[in-house]
Amino acid sequence: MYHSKETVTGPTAEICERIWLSIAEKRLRPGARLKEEQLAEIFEVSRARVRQALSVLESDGLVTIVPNRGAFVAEPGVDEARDVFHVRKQIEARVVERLIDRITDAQIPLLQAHLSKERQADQRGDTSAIIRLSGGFHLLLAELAGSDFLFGILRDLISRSSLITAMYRSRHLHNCGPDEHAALIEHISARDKPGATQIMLNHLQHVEDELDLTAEAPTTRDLRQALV
Amino acid sequence: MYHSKETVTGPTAEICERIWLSIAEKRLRPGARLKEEQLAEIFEVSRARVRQALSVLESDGLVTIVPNRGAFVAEPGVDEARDVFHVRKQIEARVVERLIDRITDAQIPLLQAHLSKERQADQRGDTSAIIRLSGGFHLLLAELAGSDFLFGILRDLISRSSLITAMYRSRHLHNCGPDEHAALIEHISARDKPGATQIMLNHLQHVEDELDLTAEAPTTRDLRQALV
DNA sequence: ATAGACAATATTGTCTACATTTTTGTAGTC
DNA sequence: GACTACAAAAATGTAGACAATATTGTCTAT
Repeated sequence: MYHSKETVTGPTAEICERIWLSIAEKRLRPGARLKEEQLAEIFEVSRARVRQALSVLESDGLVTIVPNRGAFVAEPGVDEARDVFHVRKQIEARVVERLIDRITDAQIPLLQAHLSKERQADQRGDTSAIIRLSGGFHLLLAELAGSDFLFGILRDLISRSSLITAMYRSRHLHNCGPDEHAALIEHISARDKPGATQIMLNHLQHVEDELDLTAEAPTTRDLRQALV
Repeated sequence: MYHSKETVTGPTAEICERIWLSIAEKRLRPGARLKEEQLAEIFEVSRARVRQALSVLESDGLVTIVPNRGAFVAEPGVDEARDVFHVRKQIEARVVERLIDRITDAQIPLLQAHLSKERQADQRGDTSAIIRLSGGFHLLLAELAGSDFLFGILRDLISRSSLITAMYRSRHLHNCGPDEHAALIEHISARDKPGATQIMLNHLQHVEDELDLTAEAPTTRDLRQALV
């Protein structure tokens, strides 16, 4: 599923965005039930639109829909979490390689501008903005790499990463340190392909290392599996 | 969207399947309009279900939905076509590497069984089955590679590849020769990672080479772009 | 007292009717 | 005669109502 480069506009996307933010900021816990009528009332839209939004979020891996039961915030297991980070390293490595092949000098300031926004949000302590901008940096790299398809894949990967981070992070958030982004920009500007790739891989490894993926069985709705 | 490993069941999926087949077999041309009411009448289902199916097909990149205008069979441009094949080579190379790391001897017969089905369909001249099984082989590799995420990506890539093939193929179809699949199984069985990867890349290159991607502007609905 | 069956409630799934938007056809005017 | 403005028709978007299903609570029989 992979969506086009532009973010889908319209009221459906707004619902998705708000639910996504609530999940990323941990106001909605994994496993939380998402009643359609309740959401329709909160967002002041029809149930049909809520169903549409939930369907999109399901394809993004953020919610799980059980037929005749309803929608729940997804609870990615440790296996899925490792899978996501494994694939993400491979994808982002390709993004960096392709980006260095294609980026022009005129585009470098775009990266720096984004970075400064990240630093400002960091100083303000604006959690919501930090989360959005951290992912946005990686998406910007993919966009400049010039492959709509890689962009779509990364969009999906980042959504899932956010949920996984919200679910498994052990300490403070430090979602994506701006410092590592700065170092990445340096090497990209210098067209240092091996160096930039290595920094990206280290960066993603750091994010993963802050998670507690020690086979701790996540809370599940399947009580049989949880209690027996 | 990346869907779970199992194909979505239910009546919606059936609609998707039939539309997809019509596209893959060239009975629906790229750019063809898909009126909701018409589809509802043909499949003898409600319009709501048709809308749902079209929404899924859009996220798979097979149809384009223009707000307040309707749904059309997608018309991937040459740039998008090249992008899909470029990414597909990278993804499938990773799939093969990972598969060789994980596959057990007990799983090899699964590949051979699939191959024999392909050969049977080939002898029967069953176009519909050939198209489905050719893609299915690549999906089977991804499934055995053990990454749900890579599987989902490949599912999307193969859908789009089918549409691109239907749109741009110049000569006979030869969608995915079973012979190259056979050679691939050989090298996978022998755990020859570089060899298998190379065969996969050559295989995909052959498929791409049969297309006519010579900047021939595809028919577009945007007349302004087509005529000015 | 407990286990099983039955009924009540709540939630999702589906369909049909209505509103909005776009397109096409027509008439009027310059 | 051609262009513009308006009106009618068709298709999509939206909302509300109804049906199917699962869960929860209660009652009865053992």
